[in-house]
Amino acid sequence: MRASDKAYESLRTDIIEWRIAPGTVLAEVEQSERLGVSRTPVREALGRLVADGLAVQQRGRGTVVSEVSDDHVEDLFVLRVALECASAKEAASSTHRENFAELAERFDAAAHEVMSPGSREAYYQLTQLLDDSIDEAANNKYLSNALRTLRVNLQRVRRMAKDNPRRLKESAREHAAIARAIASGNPEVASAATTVHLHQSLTHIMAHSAGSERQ
Amino acid sequence: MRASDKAYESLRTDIIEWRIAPGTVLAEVEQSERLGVSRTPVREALGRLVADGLAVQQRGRGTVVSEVSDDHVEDLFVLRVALECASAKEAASSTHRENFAELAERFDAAAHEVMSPGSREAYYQLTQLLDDSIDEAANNKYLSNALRTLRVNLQRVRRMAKDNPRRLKESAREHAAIARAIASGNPEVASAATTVHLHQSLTHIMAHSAGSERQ
DNA sequence: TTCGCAGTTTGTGTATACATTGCTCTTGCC
DNA sequence: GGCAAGAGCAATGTATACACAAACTGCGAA
Repeated sequence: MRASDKAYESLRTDIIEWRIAPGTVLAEVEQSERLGVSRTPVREALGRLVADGLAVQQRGRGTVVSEVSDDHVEDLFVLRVALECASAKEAASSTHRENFAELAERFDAAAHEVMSPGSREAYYQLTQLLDDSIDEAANNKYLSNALRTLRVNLQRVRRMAKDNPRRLKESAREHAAIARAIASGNPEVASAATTVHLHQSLTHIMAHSAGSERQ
Repeated sequence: MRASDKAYESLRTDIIEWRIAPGTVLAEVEQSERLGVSRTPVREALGRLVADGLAVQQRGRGTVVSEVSDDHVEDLFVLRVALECASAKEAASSTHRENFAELAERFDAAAHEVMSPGSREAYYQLTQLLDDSIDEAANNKYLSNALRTLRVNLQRVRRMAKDNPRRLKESAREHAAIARAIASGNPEVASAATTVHLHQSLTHIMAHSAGSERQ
């Protein structure tokens, strides 16, 4: 593994997991010493973080970790709705929709079982499997690329919302609806189901964000 | 101006203007000699080109200029429809819509005058002014960022289509419809008008691409 | 003649030294 | 006492040297 990849992965994870707070200045020499690599790979890593939108370059001060506020979350979800609806539409129009019926059943099952901490992790993997399946069925590298960048930012926001069992069951039902719409080859319904799910998800996040203010 | 910015601008322009053909290998030493800077800024420039999707990194061979085919154009327009419709919706929902009525009138005027080469350039500036106005009214940095990356790729594709006066007049009428919908604060119509315009635009590009094959 | 191995060469990955820019602190003048 | 200008310092920007990996070519053997 290249040193620049190592530095990028390390910094990205630290930012997403909130181990590095927004507003923190990422000095090149400091990070190179901390990560045990020279400045060159660190520079490349910082450049990729800026491209991802996780950091911004300020003249003279270096690169600082970008801020996350409620406004940003709403903006992020506007983009998310646009991209995921388009992706769901494309997937529902494609010919590779074999496994979406099974995915719908698995989400139905998840909606009926109790959510223990262990099964919660399994549920997150299931949602990622659906995302990946939609991505693959949509078969559009530009769309995939935009979604990949978006999801990096989403992971950081997700930490603002505490998922409770009740919300997870709702989420499972919404995901099942999306998978079923794609399986039946109905782009409009797939898009609508995605819109509903993301609206509920945003509402949930904003409610918890308003309740606990800033983390 | 930094040497890395200079290298990036130079390479990006060359790729967009088709002075560097798809498939060309961008060797670091070769480009550093050509551009008169050292390898370090060139490396950074190449990284940004990869992030833009204008080049891809291949293990062992270095970075090569990415290919552009009809399939890619269709994929690009799927993303474009999603992003520009979302942007138009947001703009139509915003409160900063003062200058869209005037923009609509200017597009109406453009649709009625003859398109000389000089006024064609002015027309392109007018379309960019509309894009920028929508961007500003939408006021969403994530959306703006995704659109910025998209438009870099679009500029390269635009070279595949020869705009004729007839198409430009149609385009002007379609743009006027978008501007009017935003001015009247109607998100649904703004989105629909954008969809119509982009569909016509893609149809025009594909017709010319199929007629003249590859450039 | 073809296949395989080894050597050379070219190119990327990393480290470090040097240049330059911007910021801050201090000192002097108003 | 406050403001401005200059000097010093620290951090980024750039260049170059070195290391390593991969690909290509040439030679030899089957």
